[in-house]
Parts: sequence; structure tokens; C-alpha cells
Amino acid sequence: MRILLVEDEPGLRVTVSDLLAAEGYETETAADGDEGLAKAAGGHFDLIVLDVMLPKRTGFEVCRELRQRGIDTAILILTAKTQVVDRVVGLKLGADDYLTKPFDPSELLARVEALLRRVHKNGHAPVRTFCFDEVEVDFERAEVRKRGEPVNLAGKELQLLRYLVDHRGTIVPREELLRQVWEYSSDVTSRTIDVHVAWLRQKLEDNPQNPVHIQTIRGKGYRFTP
Amino acid sequence: MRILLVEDEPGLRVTVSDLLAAEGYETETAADGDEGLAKAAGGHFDLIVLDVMLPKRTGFEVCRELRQRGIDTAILILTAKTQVVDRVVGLKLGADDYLTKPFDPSELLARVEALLRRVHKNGHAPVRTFCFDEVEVDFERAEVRKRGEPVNLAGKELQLLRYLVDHRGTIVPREELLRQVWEYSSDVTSRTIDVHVAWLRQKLEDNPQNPVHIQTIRGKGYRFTP
DNA sequence: CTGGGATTTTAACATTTCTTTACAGCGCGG
DNA sequence: CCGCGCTGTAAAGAAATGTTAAAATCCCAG
Repeated sequence: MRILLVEDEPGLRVTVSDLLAAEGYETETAADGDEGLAKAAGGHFDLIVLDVMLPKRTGFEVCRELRQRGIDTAILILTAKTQVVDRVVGLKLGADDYLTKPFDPSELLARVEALLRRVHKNGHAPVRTFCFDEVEVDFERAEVRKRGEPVNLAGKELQLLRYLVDHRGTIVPREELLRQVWEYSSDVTSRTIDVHVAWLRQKLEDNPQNPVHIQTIRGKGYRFTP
Repeated sequence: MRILLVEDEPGLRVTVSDLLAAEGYETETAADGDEGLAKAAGGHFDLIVLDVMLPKRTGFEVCRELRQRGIDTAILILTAKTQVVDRVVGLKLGADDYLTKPFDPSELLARVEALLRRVHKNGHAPVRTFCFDEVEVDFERAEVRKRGEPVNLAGKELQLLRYLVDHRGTIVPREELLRQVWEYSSDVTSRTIDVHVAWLRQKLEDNPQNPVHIQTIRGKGYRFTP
């Protein structure tokens, strides 16, 4: 697995680089935006870890430029906590995940792993419309039908379904759902997710008591299977 | 995309400039009215962010002067909260949007983006006439028709519709509507907006119970989609 | 100035959506 | 078999928004 790390601060660059290398990843580094863009466009990486504050070209610029060139390598963005707007902006530019500095090394590894797993095992691009059984979903227009009959999904239900569908085939941990769908820190004492999952099953599964598509993996999380 | 920032206070100038640069815009700055006017008239910008309180020449003067010279670059005006300036004055001078200081960085970005999108989409920012479905709106003459039949929109309704239309595609928070359409401080305990939105839907949507164009984004605000 | 209609705001109630709570059941390792 | 931890689910509660109508305000002809 090849990872490109774009980070200007030498200390952090070495630390993270070593961390990834120790984990068995083949890492390459770049110290500013231009170099990062060049290497990213050239070598074939599985993941790019991109700092936002960079000389010459910001991480956001690099990110957008890559996407415009049609390069869809997974991108993990590193932002300083003080930067308020980053998350929104980054999402629009096509980044895949975020981490605010300072971060725990183990958390970086977890994110990297999650991204790589997602990209490689079943790298599903986000879908606009999706079908399974007799259910049709149009995420853009927020329209859901089962056997032709319109089904009313509330906002959170639709977001949850979308996230599960986008990661279909993989087990999605509760914590990940809390982070990505709900924008919680990591309280993890809420049963909200379970309730929404139950509602989704109620509305979409043929037999909600024996869910075929929205499965629970005990102790791990939930998994959507088409 | 080239943006000209005219702001005399150095701190704010740098902050906003960096913010825009991080988003990938090519930014240039000016520190007073004269310099701003000169640069605006010279270089071809896609957007001018203009503070009102400036040395040598106020933002309003710059704005009017530019319009008189036939320069129709989009203009985003920054006003201090304490300045009891009539928005109508600004409107007549040809500004396209307003933001009162202090403002949230993300809000500035949202405005900038909305303006630029508008500029790129249909040549010039302020929409004088607008159509969707079978509805035609002429904001200048305050005339609205649905399927050819004239519809009576009261003043506030029209202002609200105009603001939503001018920011179509983006989520407009209640607070923003309160500040820009109603000129409230930020009481935010009034349900007035909801009522007016309901009326607009009643008068313009085909199915007011299932609004297609004037959508509510729970917890965020309203959004107009053409 | 005044009355009445149009407009806007406020208030009250209805509905939808989201979260929390409580309890029941199930699985799995002693 | 027991008990603990995890999950399912119903129901209560909380929050946001929709809807309606009355009250307040504005505007202008007379």
C-alpha cells in the first residue's frame, strides 16, 4: 500500500512517516503543495495524507486540483483545530476524511486503515441513486419507493441509509456513524443510532424482524448488503 | 477566480485574504477607497469585497463610482453592525450582497461562493427577473405570475423570495434572513420567517405540503432550488 | 385626522423529527 | 443454567417546523 504524505513541518513529517512505515506502508513524502501535487499526480498512491497549511499551494488547492484532473485517490486531510470552515470546504473539494491537529497517532492509523479498507476492498463511490429488492432510492431528490409506493424517510434516516449504502459490504462501526452522520465528538452513550436503524428496517425491509439488507454484526456495528 | 479585497484594517485584511486564498481564490488587496477604486477599475476581478468605512473614499462611494463607469463586477459589502446604514442605499448603489461585521468566516465564504456561482452562471449577480416551473417573477416591477395568472405577493414576501432566489442552491440560515431581510439584531425567537415561508409556498408551490423549490433543511435553514 | 383594508407580527396549537429512557430479549462465555 | 453485555423496540420527551388565526401595525383615501 502506497501512501503519500504532504506535510511541511519536518518534525511531524518524520513522525508520521515513521508511524506509517512501521505499520508496513510504503510511504513517500512531500514538503509543499507543488511537490505534493506533482507526486500525487505522478506516482500511483492508494492514499494521500494532506496537510492544509502548506507553502506554495494549500492542501485545499491540491485536493481540488487533483479531483479536477480526475484523480480519485483517497484523501485524508489534516487541519488545525482553529480553522473553523475546513470541514465544509474540504467536503466540497472532494476529500474523504478529516483529522484535526493535534491528533493521537493511533487515531491517524485507524483513519488511514479505514480509508484504505474502504477504497480497496469495496471502493464504492458515493451514489446518487440506488436500488435493492423492490426499493428504489434517489438520494439527491430525497425520494424513496418500495414496490412503487413512496416511503417517507426523515432527514437523518436518509443520511444514515446513504452512509451505509456508500459503504455497502463493510461493517460500519457505531462510532464511525456517530462521527460521520451525526457530528458528535465521541460520546457513544446514545442509542439513537439503534433507533434509526430500527426505523429504516421497519420502512424498507420485507421482514423487519429478520433484516436481510441492514444487518447487525454483534459487537462490531452494522452492515448493508445489497 | 480573482477577488479584490478592500479593507483598511490590516488584521482583518490578512485574515480574510488568507481565508480566500485557502479556498483557492486569487486575491488582491487594497487598503483605502482610492486604491480600491483604481485596482477595481484596472484589473478584471470576478468579485470585490468592499468594506464601507474606508479612508479617502467610503465603500459606498467606490461602489457607486464603479457602477457609473459601467463596471458591473459583483460587489459584496461589509458593514459594521453599529452603522445604521440603510440597505436600500447600498442596493441603489448597485451592491450585490451584504455582510455585517463581525461575521463568521464560513459565512463569508458561503456568500462569496454564492455570488461567484451567480456571476458565472448568468453573467451578472442581481436577478431582476426569474422563472421556475410555471412561475415568473419580476423583482423590479414587483410582479409575479403563476401559469400566467397574477399572484399578489406582499412586500416582505417578495423580499424574502428575492433573497432566497439570489442565494439559490445554498442553505440560508434563519439568522441570516433575520439580519438581511428583516433588519433585526439577532432575537431569533420570532416565528415570522416560518409564517412568510409558508405563505410563499402556499402561493408559489404546486403542492405546498411537499415543497419542491422552497425547502427546509432542518436545523440549518431554508434553501431555494430552481 | 380618521377609518378600513392590507400587511406584518405574535401567539397558540398541530405535526414531524430526533433523542432519551426503559425494559425485554438474545447471545455467548463461564 | 446464569449472568453480563449487547441489541431491539416501544414510548415518552424534547426540539424544530408547519399552520392557522387573532392582534398589532401600517398606509392611504377621504
